[in-house]
Amino acid sequence: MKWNQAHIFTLREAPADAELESHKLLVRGGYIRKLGPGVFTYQNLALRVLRKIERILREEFDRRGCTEVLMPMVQPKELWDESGRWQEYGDLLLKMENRNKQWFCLGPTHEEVVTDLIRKDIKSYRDLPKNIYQIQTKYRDEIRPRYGLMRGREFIMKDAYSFDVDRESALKSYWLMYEAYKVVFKRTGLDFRIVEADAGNIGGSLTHEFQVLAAAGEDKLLVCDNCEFAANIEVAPSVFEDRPTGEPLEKIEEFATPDLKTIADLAKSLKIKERDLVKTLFVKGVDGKPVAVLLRGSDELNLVKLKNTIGSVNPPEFLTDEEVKKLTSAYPGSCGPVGLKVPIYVDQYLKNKVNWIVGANRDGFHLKNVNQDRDFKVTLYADLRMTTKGETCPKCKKGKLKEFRGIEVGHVFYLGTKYSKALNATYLDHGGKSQLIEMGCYGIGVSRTMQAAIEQNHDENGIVWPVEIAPYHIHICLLDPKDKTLSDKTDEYYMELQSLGLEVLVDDREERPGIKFKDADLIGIPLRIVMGAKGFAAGEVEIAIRKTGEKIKVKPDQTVSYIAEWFKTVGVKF
RNA sequence: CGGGGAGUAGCGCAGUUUGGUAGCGCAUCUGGUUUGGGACCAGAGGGUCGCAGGUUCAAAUCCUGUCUCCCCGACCA
Repeated sequence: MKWNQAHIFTLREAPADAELESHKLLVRGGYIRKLGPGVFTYQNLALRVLRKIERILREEFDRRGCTEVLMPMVQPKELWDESGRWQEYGDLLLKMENRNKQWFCLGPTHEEVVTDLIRKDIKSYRDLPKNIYQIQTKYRDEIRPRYGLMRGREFIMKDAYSFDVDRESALKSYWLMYEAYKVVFKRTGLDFRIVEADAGNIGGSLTHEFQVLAAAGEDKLLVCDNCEFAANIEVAPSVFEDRPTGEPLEKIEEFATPDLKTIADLAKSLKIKERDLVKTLFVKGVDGKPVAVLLRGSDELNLVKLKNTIGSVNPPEFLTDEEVKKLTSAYPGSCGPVGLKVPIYVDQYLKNKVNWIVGANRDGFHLKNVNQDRDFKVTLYADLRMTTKGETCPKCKKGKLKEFRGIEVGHVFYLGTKYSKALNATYLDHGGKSQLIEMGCYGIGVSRTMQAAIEQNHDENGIVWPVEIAPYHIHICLLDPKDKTLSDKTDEYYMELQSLGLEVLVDDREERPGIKFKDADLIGIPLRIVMGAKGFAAGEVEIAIRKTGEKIKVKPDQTVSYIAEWFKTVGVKF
């Protein structure tokens, strides 16, 4: 492509609303333009990158026996009522009504549609297993889109769905996809980790996230420095330190703690450690009924663990200060478990602790020597705290946990029969008996992967594309388009390289060299050929490698062969 | 949804406190000098100051309403 024919407009300054470097570079490099919050146009350069990623996906999925389809974006309410997710999915589901008062939603994911498809076609165990995938634009009405393509409302996703006769076969499908994902992300040139994760409102029991490591990532990951354990902090278990104190139970006593509202204040005033205090939190449980949660003063509540413990679909909300006052007759800071008439969930770390200090449910007062079972009833002990870096690995019990930040680019779920049951998707087994189909679902954020790649591969001058997903292979800076010899030679390279199957962008603008070099660095194409009159007269052409900054001078008649060889060496097929 | 901030030329911003009819840098256009890492000189074009209403001789500026966007939180693949 010649620059003058293309639609590429770079910006010197970053847009005011961009925070992440990857977002700034996408806009500055002319890759994307924003239409509204979380909604973007992918300009040609971005589209080419997306197509590269999609090509890798298609290759890896097709070769593993997956079938590509394209399902509708507009989906009828009735189907979502069947799965219960018309309500359950919440405001993320964009709903709309047509002139006949029929309701639809824009597809945020396709479990319902694909299960409907399958239940109509699959009749026998002979028709299974199947794996169906698509690459499509999804819409989720995010409350607050941010970070460019990282959390958009509209985004491109590759979603795959597996259908099997039983659990064993379904798990085989699951691990096949798991391996496929590994290969895909390796091929895109990204540094990633596979972590244990929460299934969210998709449902299912076995699930892994593929996280691209980046300081700007929205997710926190804990990774063992000794074994292969890696988990999203949302689900990372805490190692239960069972330390019976052996101390006798003391008599409960109330004492005044005026103006001591936080655990930190209280610990300071009483001259004890925060971890030796007990804090009481209140959330809305299933059906919105209040639930009390007790943790060590130093610990943070993990809402995902709590969600899974109490069995709600979405992470619970905290009670407001006023709701807490109404429930306990004290504001947060002076609340405790004694006398409460709501379920009390207690973190396992408190199991053997005696003589607790807790709020007295009277503003400005606390109780000491409070003991579980004697002074209040525990509904359930569970792992409810946020595990933190530096703690012992829950798997090998030897290593220490390190913290990373990650961008979730892929997620695999084993679903079981959640959707086949809800939508009645069955097959006839050998004995002619009707059985529920076992399912799995697998997603890759394609547009997010593109931005994650930039977040991980850029320098102060711009993007540095991994070769497999770069929009073009070669960027030719034709320094003086009016020089006939030079432009003829450029055309020659352009044709030759393209006939080899390499993709070439020629900057044939009437611009100063400095501008062309800056733009080339910004756009980030792996190899740059500099066509300058001086060098050419001296019998040399400069080839620059974007990633290393290395510059190689070759003879004009060796340019094409050198480049072809270079791409072969780095493993690019063309 | 709670808290904070912002809407002035294509982009980035100043001007608003103290009302007097809009400015800077980049970009764009013309001419010239330049030409291997975001050139220089001279000139030009471009804005109903988010929208609606009000106060006033006079509103980007003050008042009321409204819309939109951004950030933090909550929430969330």
